[in-house]
Amino acid sequence: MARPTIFDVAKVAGVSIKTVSRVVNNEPNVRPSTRERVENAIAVLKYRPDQSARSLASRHSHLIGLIYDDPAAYDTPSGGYILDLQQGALKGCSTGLTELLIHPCNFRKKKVGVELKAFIEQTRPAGIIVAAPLSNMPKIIHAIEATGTPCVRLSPGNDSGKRLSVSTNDRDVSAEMTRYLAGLGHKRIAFITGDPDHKAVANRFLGYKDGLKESGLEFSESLVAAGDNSFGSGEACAEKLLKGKRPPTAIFAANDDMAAGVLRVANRLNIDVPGQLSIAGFDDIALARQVEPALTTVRQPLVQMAERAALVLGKSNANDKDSQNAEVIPAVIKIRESTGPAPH
Amino acid sequence: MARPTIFDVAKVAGVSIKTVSRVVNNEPNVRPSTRERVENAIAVLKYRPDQSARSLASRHSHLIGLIYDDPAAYDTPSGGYILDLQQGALKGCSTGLTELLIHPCNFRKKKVGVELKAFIEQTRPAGIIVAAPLSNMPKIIHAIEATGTPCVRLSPGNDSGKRLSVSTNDRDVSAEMTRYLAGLGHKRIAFITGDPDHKAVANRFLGYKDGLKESGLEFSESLVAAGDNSFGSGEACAEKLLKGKRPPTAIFAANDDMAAGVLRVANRLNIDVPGQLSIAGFDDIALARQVEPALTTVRQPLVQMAERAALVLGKSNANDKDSQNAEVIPAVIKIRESTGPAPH
DNA sequence: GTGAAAGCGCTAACAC
DNA sequence: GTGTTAGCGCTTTCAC
Repeated sequence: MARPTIFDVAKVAGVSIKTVSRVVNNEPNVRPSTRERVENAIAVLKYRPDQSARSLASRHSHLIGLIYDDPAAYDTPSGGYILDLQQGALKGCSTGLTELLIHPCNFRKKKVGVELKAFIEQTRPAGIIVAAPLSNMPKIIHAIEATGTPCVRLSPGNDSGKRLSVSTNDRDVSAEMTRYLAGLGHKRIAFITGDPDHKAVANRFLGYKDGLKESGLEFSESLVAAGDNSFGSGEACAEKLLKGKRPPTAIFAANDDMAAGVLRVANRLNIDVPGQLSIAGFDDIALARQVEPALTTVRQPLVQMAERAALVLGKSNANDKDSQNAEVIPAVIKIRESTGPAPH
Repeated sequence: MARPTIFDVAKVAGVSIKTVSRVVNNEPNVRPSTRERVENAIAVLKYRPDQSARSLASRHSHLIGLIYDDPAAYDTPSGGYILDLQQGALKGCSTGLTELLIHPCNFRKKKVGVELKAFIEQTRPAGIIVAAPLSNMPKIIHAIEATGTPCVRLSPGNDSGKRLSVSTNDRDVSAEMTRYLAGLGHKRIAFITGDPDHKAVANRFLGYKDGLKESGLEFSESLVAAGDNSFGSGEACAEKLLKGKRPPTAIFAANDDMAAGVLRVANRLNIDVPGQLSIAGFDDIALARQVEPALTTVRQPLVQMAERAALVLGKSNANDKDSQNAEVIPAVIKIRESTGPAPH
């Protein structure tokens, strides 16, 4: 009646517990016929290895920790980012037979490092996925590395050599978006920068500059406004940009929440979108499709990125050299209704 | 250099490991002076109990599993519900020294039960929090109960006696909202029902009927439309309701996503809100504050509900009789801009 | 290919 | 109040 253990399986299959262990862990050196006997016994007894025992003996669990900036610490605009992150990680976990532990953390606190270490040392996860912008913060990364736990960084902003990471081509695709806008005839293309703590987002600004240059357009500080990734900051920047003496005919925001803020302001100001003003965002969160007109944006492959990360960590050889260190999954431009030809 | 174990602490403190264990677990029968010595040793060595070892010996982990309907299985509108759920559970966990495992599951699948059992048996969580609508599905609840793991249901819809649950007063507060609308002079108040699988949501419909009766208004089938909790279904129901021969002057939707859908349709149809049409929702997700005009809605205390659940499970005595079985945390009406006096 | 024995770091049951 | 002794169910190491 009690839950079957590895001993019960061994007895039924007529082998030693070590052989059962080999079968369960897909290790080599088991004769196919033996393997089959063991698998039958497992099926008959409905045996499931106890993860606690496994973790204790092997010194790491089958848990993967997902760490991201705590939305409760500030005013969370849409949450789409986090949900995508989780969805991807969950997908990777289910393929890899691991479970997902979520651990938002507030990097603004002094003790984050200590708190993070406590989390990792107590749960001993098989690996950690760190989302941006935490992925580009030394104090976070160092705290994780101090525990010796494998870690994959998402969009760390710069490919610092040997650490594992999964990113998208923020800079290139931002340049592409800018060229697309220029191709529509826009001469005055503004940019709203995002959270300065977020390096990958900063790369989008660099891409914007690249795109301008490639399109033969001059960069001008007067066409740049500093946001912080929030809807509200998008509104504020839009007001500033649109009420200037020579307003832009297109605004490219470093993320969708801010782009949605711009749209809201345009509506309030009775500016036709995309007739008088084109608006482009970045991320393709659910909100981008819910506003009207739907936002032209860059589809960031966040779900796939997180999935890859979980998959890499799920393999026990996450520390090995075999896997590529810094993976890049390209983003794609989604043209919807908020962009159009420049007005005369 | 290796991580300190309970033996190291015992040696430094000059006591047995059992005493260290007592201190760590806040058990009684330790002299204050001894306790202090042990605590010092713990601090000096930076000792942290290994949860795997604890779990193995005590037969349950310090993990809490949060189970909810998989948003990836259908078109997720806002995600606000899930984020609130997680935020509350996380809050309860941090107080109780447990960590949160998330496990969305798709109840539409035949094998959910088996899959759920596998999840629980492998991770041996200290407790499970089941969100609605899974919390009112027998096959889900039975699968969990079969594992013997303590479980708190969120908004199960009916207080089925002895099981642990945390709910809100869906029915009463819906009646209150209906009375509020009637008090504004509305005679034709329509209702959009939600996901039929979701019992707590069904209670809102009952509350609507109660409110009608209490306000001396006649219930009419022609003023009811069947949605499924999604934004899109809200739009469809609104079209149906608004394009009828005698359209309502107020629409009360069983959740905010549908209410937002109604608002979208009203905008498209150039119907002034709240001048010509009042709209009320339920849940108070972030979206309710982001749309324009901001939605009058019912603030469901989801964060607190999930927090309570995690707290109850975090205490080892979750199975004891001492704690109240079915807790109710009342919801509150939030009047914003989408409701107003009935037109003539 | 397979197995025996020795832990992993803790809690539980009971002795003192 | 405190300590002793067995496990919990696995993986590891190493022998065969």
